[in-house]
Amino acid sequence: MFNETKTHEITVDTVILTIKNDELKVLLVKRDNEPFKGKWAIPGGYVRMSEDLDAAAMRILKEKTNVDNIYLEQLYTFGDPLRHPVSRVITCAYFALIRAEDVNVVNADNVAWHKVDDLPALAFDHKEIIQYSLKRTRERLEMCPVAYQLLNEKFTLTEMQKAYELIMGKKLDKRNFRKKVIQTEGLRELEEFSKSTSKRPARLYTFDNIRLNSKRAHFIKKEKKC
Amino acid sequence: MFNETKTHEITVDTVILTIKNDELKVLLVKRDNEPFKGKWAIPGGYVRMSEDLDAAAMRILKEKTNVDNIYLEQLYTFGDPLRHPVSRVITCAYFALIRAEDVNVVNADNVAWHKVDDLPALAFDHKEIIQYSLKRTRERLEMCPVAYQLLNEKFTLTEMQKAYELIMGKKLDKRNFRKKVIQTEGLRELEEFSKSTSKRPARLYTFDNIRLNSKRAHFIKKEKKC
DNA sequence: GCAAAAGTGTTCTGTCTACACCCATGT
DNA sequence: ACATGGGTGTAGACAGAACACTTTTGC
Repeated sequence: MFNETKTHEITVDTVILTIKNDELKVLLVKRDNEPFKGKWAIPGGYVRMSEDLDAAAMRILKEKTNVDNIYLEQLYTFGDPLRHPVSRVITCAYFALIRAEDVNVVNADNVAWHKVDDLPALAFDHKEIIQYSLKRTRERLEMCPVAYQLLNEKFTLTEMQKAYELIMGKKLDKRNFRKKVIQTEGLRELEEFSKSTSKRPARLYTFDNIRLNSKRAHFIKKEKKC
Repeated sequence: MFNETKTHEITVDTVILTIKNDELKVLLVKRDNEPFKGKWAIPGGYVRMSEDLDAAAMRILKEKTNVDNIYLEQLYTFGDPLRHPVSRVITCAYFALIRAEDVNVVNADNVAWHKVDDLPALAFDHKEIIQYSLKRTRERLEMCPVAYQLLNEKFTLTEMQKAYELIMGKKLDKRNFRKKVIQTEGLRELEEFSKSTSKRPARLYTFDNIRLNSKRAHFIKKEKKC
């Protein structure tokens, strides 16, 4: 029995979501090792011996995408003994929303954004993990204005609404959306306007002070507004 | 690096909550091994090599309490490298609500119910795990009528309200509670009444058909009423 | 008949939904 | 002047919160 416990392996895998070209996308890497060599997978790796799970998720995210200091949250731990075809690997899944521009990924052959509603065949149970991350992201979105993770520092309400609509997968009413969102704590109206690319310029907004970090994210109070 | 991954150990620990003597209690076991020998801890154990995490949680729960077929849900995975003073042990925490009478525990010296608001010194990070399980239980309670896990098959609305009050840690309005709860899907009014122990008999209710199980609990739809 | 818990409605308030038109700018 | 997206308010439905008295039983 003691021997049994020695042979588990534990990884973290992170679902990285962004909005690009008005589509909700997930960052995938092409595996260059067996099993599932050549298949797409969400970025992940082994947890080091003296490394917190959150830290491992951060490190791997940084390694693969060069992104730091973002909303990163533990999602679920997947431990089906058959999820890995060769050995026993338990994975602790995380998820994150990021700005596509902050990612230092050239669309290399082995790292690319994929539309979440048009995924290729994925390694392991990664499709399930992505599906679940979408569900959780939607739940978060209903409670907190986490979408600012996806937006530039200054953004218009229409941009924000588009982000919400893509994540929720449905159209929202413009007036109701604005009414709700403007009473969000931390949202600040600026005296600046979008450089009107062609139409009427839109007012810009920003978020003050909000820097959620994933450490002990579960102790963040659940309030009406986060 | 490969060597590093080989030395993780993974356990599951389960927070088992019940109501006993009008108090919210958690089941603790006294450790008879180092580390923390003699300290109280939530029941847990090593995940076997070919065992799903949910199955491991179920098995250990069954071993320690002889309880089966209950609302068991994955809580969070705790991976602080310092949470175990000797080796690296990552634990996947689960939680459950059960009826105290279903538990086959004589109040032996090494297994006992403890009030959640008056806990002894606990091994590892188990205090933190219990605190978090309470938070999640409250969140669940706001969405679903999970408290029936704590109640007998037939119960009065006052009993149910007491369970809610103990978990939420505050008094609830009787009329509002009843108004809300009677429109819960699955709750059925019986033509039976409590054998009036001294006062006016109360109508009994029961829950139809609801048997949540923990497998894929995260795919249960989040509806207004579960 | 009285002590003790069971049972029952209404009002108010805030939030969510549905819905349509004018405004500011670039071309 | 017109095309395009920016910006605004109101009415109805619904849910949650506050609040007090009558009923049924055992003793």
